[in-house]
Amino acid sequence: MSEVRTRIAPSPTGDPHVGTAYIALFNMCFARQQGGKFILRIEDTDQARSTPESEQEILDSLRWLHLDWDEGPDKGGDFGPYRQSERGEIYKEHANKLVDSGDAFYCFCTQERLDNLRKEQQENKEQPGYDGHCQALTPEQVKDNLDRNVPNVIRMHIPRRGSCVVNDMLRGEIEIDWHQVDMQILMKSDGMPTYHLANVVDDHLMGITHVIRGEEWINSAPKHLKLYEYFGWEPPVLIHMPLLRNTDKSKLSKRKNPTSIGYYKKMGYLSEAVVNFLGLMGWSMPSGPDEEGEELFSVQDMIDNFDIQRVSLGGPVFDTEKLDWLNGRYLREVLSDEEFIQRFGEWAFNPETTHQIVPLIKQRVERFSDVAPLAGFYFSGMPDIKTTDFEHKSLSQEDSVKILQFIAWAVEILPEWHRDRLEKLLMDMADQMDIKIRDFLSPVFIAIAGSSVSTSVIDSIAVIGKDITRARLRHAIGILGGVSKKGAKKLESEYRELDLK
RNA sequence: GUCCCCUUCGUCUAGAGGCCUAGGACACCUGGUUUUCAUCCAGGCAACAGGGGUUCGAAACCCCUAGGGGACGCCA
Repeated sequence: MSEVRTRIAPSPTGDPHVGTAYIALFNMCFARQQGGKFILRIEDTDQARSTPESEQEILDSLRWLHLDWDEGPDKGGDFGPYRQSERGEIYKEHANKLVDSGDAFYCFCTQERLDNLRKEQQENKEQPGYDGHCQALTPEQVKDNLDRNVPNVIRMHIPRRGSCVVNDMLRGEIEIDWHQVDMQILMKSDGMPTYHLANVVDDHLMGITHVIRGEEWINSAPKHLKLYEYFGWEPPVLIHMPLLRNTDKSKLSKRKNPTSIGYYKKMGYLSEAVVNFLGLMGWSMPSGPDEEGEELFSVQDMIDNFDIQRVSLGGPVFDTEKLDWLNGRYLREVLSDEEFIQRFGEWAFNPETTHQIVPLIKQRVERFSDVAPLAGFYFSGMPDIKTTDFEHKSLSQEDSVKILQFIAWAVEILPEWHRDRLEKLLMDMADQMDIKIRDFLSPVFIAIAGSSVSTSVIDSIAVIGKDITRARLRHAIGILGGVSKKGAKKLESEYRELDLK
């Protein structure tokens, strides 16, 4: 059999996610253990949501974790380009091939018609899906529409009867009825392919032999297998990993958990510990005859002992308590004093943040000994705060929660993380909530700096960054008793009333 | 709602029909070491979702039920 090739295919539409790193780790271990190659491909076919910044951050994060790839947009390879937005012609060509062979068809249905159709189907409790309307079009009608530049998409044909057997290396045979599968859009009206087409075409063209991905893809596997069949290609081996979970067992989400890799870096975790912890999710070192498998292991150890069959299928809860313990072991058992000094220095005193912090504290100190108390919160985890710290002459506890929650939401969609942008946002918000900025910022000081005596809170937010800001706001809201489900609804509608720019 | 996946201590997991009186780790509790604390060491608490089969024998294999999760987009 030819060389094993696996890939990680992140979509640059947000913060680098630990789930991406998780899947990357298993792809990398499998490839390395098999003596194969591990490829990075950027799936940026969603033009509305993909950003170059996000791509950069994802690459940086994966690099930080040493999940190194052999081919990718940054280092090239024989199967490029490795960014889907640069492969437009390839997809077009392949989609056309399917149209010509009769395995796909043009669809001219409007968004409105599809929305109504879906609504109707849901009301009638039918399986939502395309009704095949445009399949009935004659070649002449299609040509006519095309000539008149009617907006269109290309959809794949799906058998109406029978079922598809998906063979998963870990789960065995999974049978899914074809009538559960929609006539998937392959090419969007903007000329870009959907995930399903791009993924299949690229995996084939890039020689991917094993697709290791999240469990959420099981249900669309029939579409993918059908595409391989239409093209006359041999499908890769499919392996669906369990999904990382929140404490309540739902799919890991940033609303309930810090999911950004950047958060763990900024909180002062070692990349080795983070990767090690990820390796403990659904996998374990084999035990010897008289000893249990060691839980502290390097990526190389993991590769040396890797066996994909050892993956357990129950969705692991991403509970960082064990990560804390593991990180502590790395710090005190694995790192020498010299290494500790170096690694700590790199973390705390990198020129970028130091240059931002010094001007803020310089004007407020009289001795160097004043620096640590004043700047400590920049480097700390969550501030040690109590409900009473938020007591304020004109703000109730509910007001404080509201302010913090609104900021948390607003900050989420901020296009750029810059002090002036933040300032404008907070000023705007205070103004619209009809609260004096001075009062408005009071709970923010406590949440971010742990004290009302501190450097400018807006500058502080700018320095500590989105990940830590988000975490501290969440932490403070938690201290204040949190937001109930009902309360959240009310807050959300109030929040939507605000006109924030 | 329909389909699919999953199910061992609170959490991460070991377990490939007899080695299971179910093992380890985190967390928690107790004790020891330490001027304190942390570390470290010793000990403790704590689970096979339920019910039916198959078998001499089931945590493991099969079926049903329940619970959890996921998917049902011109998102990936």
